[in-house]
Amino acid sequence: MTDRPAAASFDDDGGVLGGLEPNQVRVRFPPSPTGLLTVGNIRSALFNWAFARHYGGKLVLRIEDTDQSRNTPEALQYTLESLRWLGLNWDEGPEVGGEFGPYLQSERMDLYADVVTKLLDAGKAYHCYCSQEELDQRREAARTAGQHSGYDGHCRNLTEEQIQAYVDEGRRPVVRLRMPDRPIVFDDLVRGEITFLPENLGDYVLVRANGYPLYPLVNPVDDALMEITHVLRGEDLLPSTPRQIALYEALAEIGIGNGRTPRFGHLPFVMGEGNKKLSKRDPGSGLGEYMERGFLPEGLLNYLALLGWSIAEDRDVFTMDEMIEAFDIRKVNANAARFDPKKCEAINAAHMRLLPADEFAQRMIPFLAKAGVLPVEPSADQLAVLRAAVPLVQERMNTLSESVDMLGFLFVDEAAFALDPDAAAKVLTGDAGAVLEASAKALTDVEWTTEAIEAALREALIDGLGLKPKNAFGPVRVAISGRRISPPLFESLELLGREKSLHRLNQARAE
RNA sequence: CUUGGAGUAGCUCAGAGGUGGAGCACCCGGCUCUCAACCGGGAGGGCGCGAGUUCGAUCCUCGCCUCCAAGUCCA
Repeated sequence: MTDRPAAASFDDDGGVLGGLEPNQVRVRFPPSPTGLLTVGNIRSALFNWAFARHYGGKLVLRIEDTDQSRNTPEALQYTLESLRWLGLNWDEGPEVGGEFGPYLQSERMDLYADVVTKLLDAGKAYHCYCSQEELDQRREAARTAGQHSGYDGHCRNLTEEQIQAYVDEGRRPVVRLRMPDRPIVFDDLVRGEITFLPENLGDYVLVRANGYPLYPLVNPVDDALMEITHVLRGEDLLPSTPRQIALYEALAEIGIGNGRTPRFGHLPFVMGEGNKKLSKRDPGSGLGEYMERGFLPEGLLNYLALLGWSIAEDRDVFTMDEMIEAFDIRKVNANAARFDPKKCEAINAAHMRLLPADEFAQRMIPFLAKAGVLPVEPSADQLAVLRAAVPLVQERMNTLSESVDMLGFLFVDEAAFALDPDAAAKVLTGDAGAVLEASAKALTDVEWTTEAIEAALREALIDGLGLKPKNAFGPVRVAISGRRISPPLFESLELLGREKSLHRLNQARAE
């Protein structure tokens, strides 16, 4: 993971910065460690990261683990590892530190309690004694009457006596924010001006009756305390933005944070199959699958960047450095984006071809090792073969895991070598035996170079047996690689070596 | 139901008031020892629907439809 250059020009920030210096930009990525990172999460992280790097600002990683029942330490660790694998480095947060810590919300409970007390004292928030049943009833009534079903303000202005009566009943109150009685308007960085009318903004709960602080409280409080300047997040949070802005304003009035409301930008949804928001449980949504299949981080990120953004009209393959340079939140499309596995793979394939040969070889090793084709630390000879094979396969693979099928035959023991039954059934038929026999004979004494091998086989099979190239080389390919699809044949033979090649030709004849 | 968001080729995205574009995917051809890569060609939408403004609208206005999200003591 390397730091990217903060190369960018700010000639025209189009008001995105809102008067800040570029390097004052502070954005955050706030995952809750409830499980695997999804491609949707990663897209959000990527856009925040690109935004911060573009301006030379800071990316804060904050862990939203207030709901302990859903968190696990493993999930947190997994989240951090995933971000590292992707190369989305953070400037402040777990394992990195920073002056606005702690960065785990579970370690900030005292702060929240303090804020709530101040909000209550200042009259910005109040206790609500309504029971769940009462709320449900009134909400249902409002809904059937065709009205907004938010909180109706029942406990907004209770008298001392009423409060005492509730307390005497043994009721435990929640804390609600007193929403202002005026429209809340904000200029979304992706969608432009958005207005919410007060009648649709009920006072919402900040703290549960059991004293537990909720997301609508802790998220804005931390953003304020951490002096976040821009909030880029999923569109699903758009409806809650006016409430956060109201909280922000209340915090500013009681002197919490720097008094500055961040700018918001709501990123389009990432949809899965059938136009539904991609959920954690959908196949193809978890990062783990992409890691296992051998996607390159740069390939995955490149594709994810395309979900709502484009670097140029006629271009879709680019590096992260290029993205940083070009990223402009105002150019993010507001339409929901559909995750297309095919295009994701195609973009990844393009990055595969961009890799320097040595690095390509290095990146294949873990996959070959996992499949038992190579040891975790290959020998010098094995490495040499692997490197020599790179030019043969680099253009034929879309993901690193394909290296197992593509190159396995070069490394596997003769005892463990086996023909793909389907390939054998289709290709090793009829006069294949004669082809293999003639091939073995032709290769027995030939100089062991690609050119000489090719010449010898052409002479023996095309000229000698009068076969079409396809029928001549097909059986040889299956015999030595075990598959119908392999790297180029003559190069493969050279890499395999004479001894193994002859052995496999003879073995195949016997079958 | 209420509020908010969105509706341009199969998918992702551009586009500008004046006869709709790219990439991926797809099809065909070339190259070739297979599969790719690469090169060349092709098919595919009239811009959700209906009005209005305009000489002219996919782009402006209004209404509608559809999809998505939010609404809760989840995040």
